[in-house]
Amino acid sequence: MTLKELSDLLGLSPTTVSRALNGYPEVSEATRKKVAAAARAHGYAPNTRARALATGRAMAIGHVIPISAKHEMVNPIFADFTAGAGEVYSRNGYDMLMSVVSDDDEEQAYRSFATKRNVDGLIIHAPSLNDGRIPFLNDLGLPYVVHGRSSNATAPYAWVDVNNTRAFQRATELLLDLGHRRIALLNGLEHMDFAARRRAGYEAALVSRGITPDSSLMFSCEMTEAQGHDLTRSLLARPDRPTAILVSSIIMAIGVRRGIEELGLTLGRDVSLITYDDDLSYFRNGSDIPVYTATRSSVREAGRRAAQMLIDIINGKDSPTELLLEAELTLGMSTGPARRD
Amino acid sequence: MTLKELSDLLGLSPTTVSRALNGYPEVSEATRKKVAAAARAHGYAPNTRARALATGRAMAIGHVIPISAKHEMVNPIFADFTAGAGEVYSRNGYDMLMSVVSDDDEEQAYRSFATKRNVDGLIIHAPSLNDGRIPFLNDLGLPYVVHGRSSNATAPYAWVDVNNTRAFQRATELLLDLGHRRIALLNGLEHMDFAARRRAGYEAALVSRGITPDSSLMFSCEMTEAQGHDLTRSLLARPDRPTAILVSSIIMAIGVRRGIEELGLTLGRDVSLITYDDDLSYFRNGSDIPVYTATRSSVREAGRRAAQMLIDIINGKDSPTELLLEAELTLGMSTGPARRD
DNA sequence: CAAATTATCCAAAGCGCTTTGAATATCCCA
DNA sequence: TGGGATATTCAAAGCGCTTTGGATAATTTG
Repeated sequence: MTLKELSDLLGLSPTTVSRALNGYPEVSEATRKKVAAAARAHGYAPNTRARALATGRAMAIGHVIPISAKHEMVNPIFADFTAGAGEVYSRNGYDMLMSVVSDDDEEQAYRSFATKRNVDGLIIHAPSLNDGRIPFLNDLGLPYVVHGRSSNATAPYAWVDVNNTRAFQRATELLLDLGHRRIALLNGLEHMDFAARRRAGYEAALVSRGITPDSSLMFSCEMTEAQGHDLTRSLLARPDRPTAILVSSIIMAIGVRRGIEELGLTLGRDVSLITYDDDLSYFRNGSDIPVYTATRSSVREAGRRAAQMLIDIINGKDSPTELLLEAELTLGMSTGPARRD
Repeated sequence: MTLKELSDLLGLSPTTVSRALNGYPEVSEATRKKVAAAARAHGYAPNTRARALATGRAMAIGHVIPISAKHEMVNPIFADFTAGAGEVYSRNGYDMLMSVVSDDDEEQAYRSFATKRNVDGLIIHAPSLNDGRIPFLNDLGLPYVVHGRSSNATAPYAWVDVNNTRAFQRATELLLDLGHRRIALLNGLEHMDFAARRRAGYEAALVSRGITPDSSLMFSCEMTEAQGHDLTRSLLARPDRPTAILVSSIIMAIGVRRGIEELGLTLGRDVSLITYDDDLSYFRNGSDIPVYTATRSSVREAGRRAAQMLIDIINGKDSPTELLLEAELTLGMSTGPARRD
């Protein structure tokens, strides 16, 4: 069913029908009702492509999901971020266009979004410290919001981020308060902005208590379960092994737990653990008492906020374009006082 | 840059430029080269919306991601399935359109895809035993491929599925061979087709060895870590506790492990565990020796196959429209002989 | 009651592309 | 050298919608 067919059916011009459907004032209430009823009866909905062409607005937002070419891995937080963003999109009549690309040709994907004009804006994931996408997109002139920040960016850009520094500073302080002195850090890849900020928070807390950060206790890697396990095993095999471990992802924390328990040690008693928790829907951190002591911030909520911010930008609202969310520190079963050996 | 602008620049008609770019034969090799060079130089790419309108093809595939309204949860396998499908899409010039909807208004989402004409086909996720979407989509006349099957469907439909029955039958047989007699099943929600098939495999194996399935050992629930943990705790507290557990998801298996170890028991020695493993990228089952004995099938590969099948259908190829993948049974550290008490 | 508003509707242009049908240029062979 | 093929190019229509600029009918006003 096309507009033309519907208007013929009603004995009206396409103009009038279109205006009636889109709520323009220059159409009588009577005909508006008639049109609406007919549209519903025949299940008419305007062809998105035609409408987009006519209005110049695609009514779609692009997400580029980079797949680490080396590790063939999808970041597990995408699912939840996407779910949050998707809620907001559908509430506002936007579609979500996903492009899955190897991280080598990511820039190409953005360029293609821009030149093919099939989205009105973009969400940028996983920014690095020095992210080339920001100047690139500023040139491109397509609105975008970054999920995270890029510390070395010179030009301004819109972002939604968690206060990673503060979160890891507080977590480290808690461990210090519990008497821990040798605290390992299992972080994400170094060049990622969030990882750098988390490390900064961790180091700041140590330094403020007069402890010199020990680089042999800091690791940065892909945040998988296996990595968490393997690193924990090698850490705990050392004579000067740490008494506490700070981890950047709950997935990794699961591996850490496995490593600890394989050695017959008990989490929270023999070794303490604090993890960053994105509040993933399929991995809720305990139903009653949290399994892990964690700094938690819902990545789904971040998705909602980023989506809303982007839509506001597209619509020319001048609402704030920077949003810093705080993570909450929740006490679980994985922390306890440092044991004297 | 539009086609018109580019053709003016070259002193050619839009017709010729369009044909040159799209590889039609009625254009000389010389001009084709010139056109291609100019297009590249000016970064020209055809406007997707205009092209879609002209050709009647959206060059996009729709995925509807239902969010369990009750549990607010996104199925973690979507990320990997999507990654696999996305690879195939971009290789074939298709975009991926995602719609995140509460599972209440899922049908509305499909209808809207169909009437707005912004996709050429759909992928259907997580079919139930008696899935209303199949007859509905058959009426709608939009090509689709189901990821999974729907046992009670009467009309034919295209699908890609894993042999869930066989996988669970083999897993159960392995446990029986190891001497286990009381084997618990932690399954997905009952009305899901995959869960029903897995249970059928489990029961068939038991029956073939003369064991009557014990319904007090079978559970069906959302497959979260917390559920795995809680059910395991209550199972192991029983006097007639099972010696082995069969689990439908690796996420859940992690919870099972946690439950087992909290009780001071050892996985593979005191309690055996076999899990279904979707080979999620961030949750690879062990780098060298698998942590869990598992029936494994890559959901990312399923995504690739489903995407390819759908594209073939859209293009009118009459390749097979039913694909049954086999899961492989890999031995890990989580199984061992049943212990005599 | 004529003139000026106002309310309601419509014809037609245009968004940027593909594609049909036709025109022109080039070639081959008798 | 002329006529039929063949190769190359183009003008124009059309995809389904929105929107500009009128037209017409209904209403108000002096």
